[in-house]
Amino acid sequence: MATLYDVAKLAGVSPKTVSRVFNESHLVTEETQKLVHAAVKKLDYHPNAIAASLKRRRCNVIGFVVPYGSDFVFQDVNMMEQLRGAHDILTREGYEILISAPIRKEDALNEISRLVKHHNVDGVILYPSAGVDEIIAEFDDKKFFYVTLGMCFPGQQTNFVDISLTQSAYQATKYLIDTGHRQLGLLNRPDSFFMNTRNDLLEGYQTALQEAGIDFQTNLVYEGDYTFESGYQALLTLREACPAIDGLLCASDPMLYGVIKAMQDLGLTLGKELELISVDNLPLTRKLYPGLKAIHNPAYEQGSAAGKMIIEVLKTEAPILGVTLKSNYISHQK
Amino acid sequence: MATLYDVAKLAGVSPKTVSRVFNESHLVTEETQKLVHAAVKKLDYHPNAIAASLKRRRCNVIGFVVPYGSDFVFQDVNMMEQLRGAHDILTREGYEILISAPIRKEDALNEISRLVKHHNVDGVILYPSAGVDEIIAEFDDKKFFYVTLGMCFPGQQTNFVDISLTQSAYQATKYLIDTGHRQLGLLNRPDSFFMNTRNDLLEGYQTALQEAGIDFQTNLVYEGDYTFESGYQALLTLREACPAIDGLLCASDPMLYGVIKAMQDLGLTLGKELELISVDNLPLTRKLYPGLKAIHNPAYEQGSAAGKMIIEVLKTEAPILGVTLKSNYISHQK
DNA sequence: TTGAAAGCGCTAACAC
DNA sequence: GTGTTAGCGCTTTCAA
Repeated sequence: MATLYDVAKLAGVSPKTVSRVFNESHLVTEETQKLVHAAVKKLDYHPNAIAASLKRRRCNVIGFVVPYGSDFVFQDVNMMEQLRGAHDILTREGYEILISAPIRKEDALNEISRLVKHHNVDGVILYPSAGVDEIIAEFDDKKFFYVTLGMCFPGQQTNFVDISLTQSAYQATKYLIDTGHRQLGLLNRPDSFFMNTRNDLLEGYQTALQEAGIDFQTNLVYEGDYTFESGYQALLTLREACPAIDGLLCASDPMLYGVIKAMQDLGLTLGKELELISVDNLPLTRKLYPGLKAIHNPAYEQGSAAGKMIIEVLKTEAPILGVTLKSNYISHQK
Repeated sequence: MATLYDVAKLAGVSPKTVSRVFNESHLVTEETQKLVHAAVKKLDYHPNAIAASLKRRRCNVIGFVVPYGSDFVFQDVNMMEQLRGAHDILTREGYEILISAPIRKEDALNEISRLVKHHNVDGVILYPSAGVDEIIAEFDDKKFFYVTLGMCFPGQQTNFVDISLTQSAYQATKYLIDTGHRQLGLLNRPDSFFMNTRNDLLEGYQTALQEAGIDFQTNLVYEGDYTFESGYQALLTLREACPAIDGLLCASDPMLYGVIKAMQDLGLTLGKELELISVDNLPLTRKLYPGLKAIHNPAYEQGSAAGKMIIEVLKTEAPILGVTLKSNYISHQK
């Protein structure tokens, strides 16, 4: 493997000049550059990123860390969308992405610390989960760099990109009410899942109900766990609590599929006995159920915003004010 | 940031001893280890992976490279399963995973070379795609390390993990025939998609037909492109070519969903006018259509086999004989 | 615009 | 079982 020195020797310039050609080429005359490039080509030289990292104290790698165990991560379409958003931005800006999803959820926090402290990454994009607030505290303390995909604790001010569903939930609920539905259920995400205490779906749902003079019933809210199975169970439970249920907001599409399966098994027709609203709007859902109303969860945008934010954090080496994106209520045309 | 030297000084030992405690602790007496660990703790020392990589000439990072553009990659459930399989093995063995999916497909080959040549990774797990064979030739030449997820060219002998569907396709087709179906379609994957020239699905399908004395009809084979849309179109086309079609093998579940949507739109009932077989067996499919027969595509196993193989390749620094896994035909109980 | 020297933090090779 | 020395390949002073 040719090194910088080999190139310098062959080109008849100093090592530093070769380095400049790769990193600050504007400081080198075109002539010298040509000389260097010729030598580079002849020797098939490629700069060693590791050596540069050691000296620069930056390795241009961002960790994408999901503290939920690998079986969960790689099957969650939303997470993949966030990853894709982050990936596209980071790649464009010259960063590599290292993914880390501990096999056992319990190892998650150690994993994150390890990655950062060992300088495998310059910073991390982090999923909210139990215990992440402690990590963050340590990071702030030691000047490690991070951005979280959502607020990790009440009052977090900086370095997060969150999504608020409140307004869309309001619109979606209002739509159901306006189209004559009165027994409206909410298949919510688990309260504890994302550590923020806000419960934005519930908020929008309640506001719309209140506005329409419909009483809020606790037993029309079911807390799912994002899975198909919990969606299936949700409908059974909700129908038991309120047989006349005629509308349902589903906080995730896998749960929505579970609900639809339960409907099939119960002989219910989508849009007839029961109207559903997807709070995910995954491509597959759009294709399988083109008529379905949905709240679009801007996961890709969240990921790319987080990517931009971590780059900015690395640049300024200072915290950055958090951002909350809004989801969109969409009523499909087709 | 404390360094090895700081620890050594505080512990009253040599730097090398500290290094040994982290890398070859069996060569250090317990007493000395305790001394070192105390100093490590006091200084909150963490080894710098970058510095170690520079010296060792190995960075313990494997690239997972998918030359198809990021929009494709992160939405393909099978690919995610392969990634998960690779991830679990590599993480366990102390490797990090760097994912690389060029935003534009055209940049793919350059990306791969860059990663490897710049020493950002020790080796790559690589998706077959047009042009990968050239990369491989260069890698073999320059002693770069790789494993491919499937054969990349006819006659590839080493460093691949492929999956053969032939036998399962035979079994699935035979099942359809045995249960009275006679007009059997094949919704195949694109011939060019994976560069191997084998067409294993077709092979198994044809063998079963032949055995049953059923004539093979070219117009009962449709070449899809893995998408929902091509599945939808496939059924329309196949029904036009052969209105009495009563069985169909679908090479991917997204295509299967498209077929099912088309069936709904045509008023056909699954299992009545038309029996389907999934050649993917994704979790969601199992849940949505529990009765469906399927060929299980062992994507997770393929990924983990590739993970093991690249580790082995790095260890021996030599090519390793390729492996072909078998898919399984399963008839669900439920 | 270019160059010389020092050193990032670690480990391999070799001594003891 | 432990220590010394040199150097991985680059970039950062600082000087010319």
